[in-house]
Amino acid sequence: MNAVLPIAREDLPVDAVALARFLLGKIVVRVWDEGSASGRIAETEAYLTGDEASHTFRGMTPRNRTMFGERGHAYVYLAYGTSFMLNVSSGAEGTGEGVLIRALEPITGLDLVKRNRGEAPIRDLMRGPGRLAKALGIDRRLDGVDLCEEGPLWLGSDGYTVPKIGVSVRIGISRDALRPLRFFIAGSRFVSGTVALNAAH
DNA sequence: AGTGCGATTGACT
DNA sequence: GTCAATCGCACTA
Repeated sequence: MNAVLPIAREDLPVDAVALARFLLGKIVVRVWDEGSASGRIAETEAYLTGDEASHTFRGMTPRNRTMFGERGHAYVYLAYGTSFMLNVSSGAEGTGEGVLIRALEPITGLDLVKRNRGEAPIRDLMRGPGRLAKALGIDRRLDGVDLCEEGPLWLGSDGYTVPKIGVSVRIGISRDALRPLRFFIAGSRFVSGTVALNAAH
């Protein structure tokens, strides 16, 4: 496997849709004292300004403030009182855009991942936003972390490029539910939900 | 201060 | 396929 190198902030697309596509195939790295774990991003969703489904629709609040900050930072929140969600902030500073990471293909550190997730098929360890956060031990303490620095949580690339990107509507939202803002590695077994919708490039 | 509701998951019929 | 768990947050008053 090629070396995994951090991604410079200047290389991150500013636009949330462009970033959602760019992040497919990139790698999320989690670092603890005991070791590290990583996974390749298989599925993302874009949340935009003027988007009723976005937490930022009604403006900046204590919870969503990192979405309004500099791009490339982690926005982590608790959904349904049970599952943490990992997002990458995007957009120019002052705009509340971001990309939800919905699924990863496990790559390294599976022993540490299984400690967090318990026994589960490899395919299911990080398939779903709540599952991947649990697998990597991501909670609100990581909200605001700079993903462009090699800290406890960062984004890397090993040069892999996604051959074909699939597109569909977003999962689990009720408002602004029709726009094609979900992106995934076409054909990947590590994508959540129904995979076959709207294959496109 | 009270209320309603999720960017989900896992267990169960 | 259905459904409860669970709690922080945003909204109303």
